[in-house]
Amino acid sequence: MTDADERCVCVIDDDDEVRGALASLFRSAGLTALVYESPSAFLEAGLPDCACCLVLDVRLRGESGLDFQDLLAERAIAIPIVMMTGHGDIPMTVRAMRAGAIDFLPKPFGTEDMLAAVLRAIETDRARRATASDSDRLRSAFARLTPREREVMGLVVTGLMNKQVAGRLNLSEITVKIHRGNVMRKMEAQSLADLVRMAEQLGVRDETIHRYGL
Amino acid sequence: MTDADERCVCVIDDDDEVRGALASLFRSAGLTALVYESPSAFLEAGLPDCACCLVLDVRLRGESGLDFQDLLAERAIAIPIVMMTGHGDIPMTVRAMRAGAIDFLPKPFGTEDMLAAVLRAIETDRARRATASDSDRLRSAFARLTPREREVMGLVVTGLMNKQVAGRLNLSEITVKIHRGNVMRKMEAQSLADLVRMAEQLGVRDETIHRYGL
DNA sequence: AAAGGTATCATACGCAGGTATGGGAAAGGT
DNA sequence: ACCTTTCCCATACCTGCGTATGATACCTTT
Repeated sequence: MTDADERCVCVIDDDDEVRGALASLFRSAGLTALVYESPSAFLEAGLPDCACCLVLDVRLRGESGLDFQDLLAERAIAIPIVMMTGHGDIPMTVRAMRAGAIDFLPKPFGTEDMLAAVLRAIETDRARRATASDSDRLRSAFARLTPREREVMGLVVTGLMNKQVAGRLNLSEITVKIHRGNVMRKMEAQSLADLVRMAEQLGVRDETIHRYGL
Repeated sequence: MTDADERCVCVIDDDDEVRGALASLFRSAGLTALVYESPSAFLEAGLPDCACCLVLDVRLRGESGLDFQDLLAERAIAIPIVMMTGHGDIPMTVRAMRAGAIDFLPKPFGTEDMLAAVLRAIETDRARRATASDSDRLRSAFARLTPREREVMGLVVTGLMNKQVAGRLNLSEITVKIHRGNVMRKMEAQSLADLVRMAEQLGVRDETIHRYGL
């Protein structure tokens, strides 16, 4: 198994025994298990760079697992969460699921249920990471454009002709053509259709329409 | 208030009293309430043509509300569901929420909670209907294209030049140009960028790539 | 001061896209 | 039999796009 196939589970629970039991369960299933006794310990450690998920108790010493879930969402940390609890009720479940939890397991739970939930969560993360890395490559290419090139790109993918872009930016048409050519090359777009799809994913068009009132 | 602003709640419950109580609650909030004593009665009546939602008991005579939720999903009936129950547990809640339920209310619930859930569900439906009607206009325009025009559109929005499209379809370039012009006119696309976005929404490109192995 | 990146523009050439005009052929419905 | 639709193609013309060549100017970094 290569590193790229590594699958990892982060467990946050304030009970030593629970942490130990879950860790050995996951390890016996071929997963890497990382255990933390508090949310802050987890945050300080940083996220592992592989398909991973978080197993979280709803009630932690002094902190709510549900609040921590919200905190992760605010910080745009999109790790899938499997929630577990000894004293759960339906409103808690609704809140957790609405916030995007993969599963919500009342204790005591069967080890197969936990394992199934975790595998499901890891698979979700794997898919998310795949699309996120595509999006990242796109974003970094876009970041390498000059400000002018970004402006031209926005107007071009909105459907304006070169001369119209030139008018809006007070440029000559030939200058627009040059910027446009640079954009195609730097973004590695094979065609205008390609560039339009990239722009759509980046939200470039929405931004352009807003800025120029199209 | 015009018809377009009408908001409607469908209640399915086998208990007369519950139906009556919920109906009067919703009506007092300015909503149209339709009550049904079984899922089949609801299906026979057909969906109201306005922003609406479904309030459903998990346990119905002989039928499961959760199974009915799955049935609606299978039939692509995308009405938002507020689930309620007298004997709910966490796994049921997880299943309902995972299947897209807006809320899951254990009985007895506060009337404000129910009303809030229903308003939220109706707002969800309103947004869904708005995007669905856009998509419908697009679909009907696409349906008015001839088979050839659809093929040409697929290849054009994939990024192929006219001569490449001509090669693939064993046509002359001029014929492709004519079809392409017809596509732009019939789809009311103002630019190629426009057409690419329409095609993306319609899933035309995925289909084309699959068919021609691009 | 030199170098490099960014931005601007002109001219010119070739290719791509779009439309108009005109014509031919096959399929399907009235 | 006739009409409509769909599909096909040719010639011609105009517009739009892309790039090469060459030039000027500004700013920042070295």
